[in-house]
Amino acid sequence: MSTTAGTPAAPRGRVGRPRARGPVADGLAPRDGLLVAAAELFTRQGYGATTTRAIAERAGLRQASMYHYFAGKEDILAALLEGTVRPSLDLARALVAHPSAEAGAEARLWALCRADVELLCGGRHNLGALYLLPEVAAERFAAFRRVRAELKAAYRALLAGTAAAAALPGAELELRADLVFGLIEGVILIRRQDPDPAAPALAVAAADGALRLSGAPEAVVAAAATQGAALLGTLRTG
Amino acid sequence: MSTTAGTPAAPRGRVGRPRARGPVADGLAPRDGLLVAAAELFTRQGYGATTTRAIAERAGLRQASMYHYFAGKEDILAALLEGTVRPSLDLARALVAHPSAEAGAEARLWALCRADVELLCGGRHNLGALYLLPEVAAERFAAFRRVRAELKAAYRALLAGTAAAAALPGAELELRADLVFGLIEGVILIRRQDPDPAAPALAVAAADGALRLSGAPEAVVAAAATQGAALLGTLRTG
DNA sequence: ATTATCTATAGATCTATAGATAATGC
DNA sequence: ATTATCTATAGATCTATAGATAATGC
Repeated sequence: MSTTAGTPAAPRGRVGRPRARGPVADGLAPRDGLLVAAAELFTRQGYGATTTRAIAERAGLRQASMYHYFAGKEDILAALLEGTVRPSLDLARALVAHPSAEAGAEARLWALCRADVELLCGGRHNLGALYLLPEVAAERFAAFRRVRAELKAAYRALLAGTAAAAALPGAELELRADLVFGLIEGVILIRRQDPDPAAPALAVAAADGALRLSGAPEAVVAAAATQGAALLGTLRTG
Repeated sequence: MSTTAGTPAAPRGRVGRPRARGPVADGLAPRDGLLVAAAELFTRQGYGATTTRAIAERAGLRQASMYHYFAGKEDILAALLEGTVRPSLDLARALVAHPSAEAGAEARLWALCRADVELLCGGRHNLGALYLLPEVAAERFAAFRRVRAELKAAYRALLAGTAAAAALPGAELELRADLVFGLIEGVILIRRQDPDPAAPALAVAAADGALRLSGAPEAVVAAAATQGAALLGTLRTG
């Protein structure tokens, strides 16, 4: 890339004292390596059971070096949570505000469900499972929980626009929105126990399921799936 | 389960050195008090973040006294897990084996879902949330996970007997069973964030939802709800 | 000079054991 | 004598800071 004149075979050097364990293969920036390591450990062993030493060591660093990048364990979890909920919320907002007469609420709800499951379960480390850690209830993560509540509101808004739910009384609608949101979170748990089902297939099945759960008859589910998939395509390219 | 028989106006004396903090009001046996305290703390703060001191103190004991009843924190979690999954599994077996021509697979699936949600969310402390702790993946709790897998198999068996699922290919059936099971687990999470929805109403809504998710049309959902509720009544009295 | 890392460690836990103590039971 | 609890504490952590060190950059 930056082939300045002079020594063409630059000694491949990195600033700073070399690592005791040698450089890491995966080529991640140190900060990203710490995030990946922490995500893996938090979701598999739990937050409290994961030590700063375990995180750092897995990222190829010594324990104390972690503090060059994060002020502590809590900051790592906060960064992970923030980074994972943001894309979901952006998409949800785009779908709720979408000025499309051609895509009904059913298709948009389908699209949100599928995209959300893909984002949450798609990565190597099932990042969505972070949302389910009990520790996230702590005061420190209130900001994240607020963003997450906004996401849930988007689910509710889309659901309210569907033909099957339009006739429901308010309390019943709320309950059904809880169930749909709960299904998506439940899917994250499926993936935790058994990483077997490929994420894309699971995402489509979950989106179909969300529509059924919302009360849509089979014909509507099929139509929403077709339109929803198309909608996702246009949103991603546009 | 302390015996309440014997002399009704006994001198109110208890064997053993008195507690430093005085006797507890809630009348639970010490072991049960520890279990209740641990359940509350594990589900709210997480397992790793909960110290033996916090558990004991909340139960009205000093930290070291906990070891009179449990060999350690892990044993407490094991006891809680075992105690909560057992009733669900007993009911599931009864429903799968039920020799009833009058109650179809749909009604039995509905009954299982409703009873499961009631058991998991019904108590004061949302015990079901214990299942979702990442720490449960540890080797120590393999026995519990096996029992839980059996419960999931019961869900799958009932689902396979429904009219909507009977025509599905095997992989598709498996995926749908995952979703139904995931919905029930997701409901536990709903309750964690917001203990607002009354457990009975939530249980009925979740059971209805599970039927919709399984592909049943509205008329079948309604029939299954009626028959399923009746079935639960007979199983509980008989 | 700047940077990324290291080593070493103080201070704060937390767990689990040892042994004392204050009740009742016989 | 038995029981349930207590106090005290050793040993094993774990977190976060201080200060040294080994690279590159200029």
